[in-house]
Amino acid sequence: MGRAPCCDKSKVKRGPWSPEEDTTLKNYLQNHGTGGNWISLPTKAGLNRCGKSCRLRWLNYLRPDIKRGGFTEEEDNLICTLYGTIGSRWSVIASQLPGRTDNDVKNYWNTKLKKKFFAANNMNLASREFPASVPKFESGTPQDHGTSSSCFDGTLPYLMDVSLGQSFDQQKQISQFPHSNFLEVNDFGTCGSKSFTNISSSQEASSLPTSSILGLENNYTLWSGDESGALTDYGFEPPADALLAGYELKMPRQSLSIKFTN
DNA sequence: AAGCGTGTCAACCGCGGCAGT
DNA sequence: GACTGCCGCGGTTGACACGCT
Repeated sequence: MGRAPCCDKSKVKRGPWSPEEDTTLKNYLQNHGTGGNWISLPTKAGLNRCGKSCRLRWLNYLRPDIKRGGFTEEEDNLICTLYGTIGSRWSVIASQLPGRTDNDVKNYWNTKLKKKFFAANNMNLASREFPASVPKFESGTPQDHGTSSSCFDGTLPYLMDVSLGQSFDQQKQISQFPHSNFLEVNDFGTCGSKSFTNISSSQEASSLPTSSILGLENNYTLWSGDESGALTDYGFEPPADALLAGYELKMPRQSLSIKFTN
C-alpha cells in the first residue's frame, strides 16, 4: 500500500511564496512555534499551504539565524573536506556551518563548489578517486596534525554514520581487537534526533544493530568503511589487528570512539 | 533586440526512519 | 508485529536571471 499524500495538493497553493505568506508564517511561528506538528500548522496559521512546504520555507528561508550567500573560503574548504569524508550528507555538513541550511549547502556544492573542487584536483567526477590535496594525515596523533592541513582546521566536532555491515564482522567480539585504541566508550550525547547507545569494550558486536555511529574524539575526523578505497589518500592506516580481522576502516590511532544506534 | 545556453536557487517529490497505536 | 502518520533528508525540477552571440 502506498503512502498517503501529506495533503491534498489540488487544494493547497504551490510554488513561490508571497511576502504576505512569509509574514503570516513567520509571525505564527514566532508566536506559537510549530506546536510539534507541521501538517496542521498551515490551517492554524491561516495558510493555504502544505505543511511540508511551510516547514521548508521556514527552515531554508525565514529562520532568523540564516546566512545567505557569500560562502567564505573557510566554508568552501570545510564543505570540501566533509564531502570528501562523508559524501552528500548535507544536513550533517550544514550542521558544521552556522547559519547555513542543508539546501543552501547542497545548492552551493552542485552549482559551484563541485566543479571547483574536482577541477582543482583533476578529479574524474565519475570516479571515486580522491585528489592529492585533500587533507592528509601523516602518522602520529590527531593533535600533531589537527592544524597541519590547509583544507582542514582540525575542529570538526561531527559524527558520521557508517555502514559496518560489509566490512565489520559483527560476529567478532570487540575484545578481539586488543591492540586497537578505537574501542573506547565515550559519551557523544546526541546527534540530531538520533540517540546513541554506549557500548562497553566487552560488549559483543553481534548484539549491536547494523546502523552504527563512529566518532573520533578530539575534534578529529573519521571515515566510513564503505569508502575505504579513498582512505589511503588521507594517509590513514588501520590498526593491524583490525586489518587481520578484515575490518577495512582506516584511521588515525587515537581516541576513536564507537557508538551504535538502535 | 531576440534567441539561446547556462547558472542559480527556491521549492517540490518521494523515500526511509521513527514513534505512537 | 502490523499499520499509520509525521518528520527529515537527499535528489530533482523549474522559474528566473544573466551573459553571450
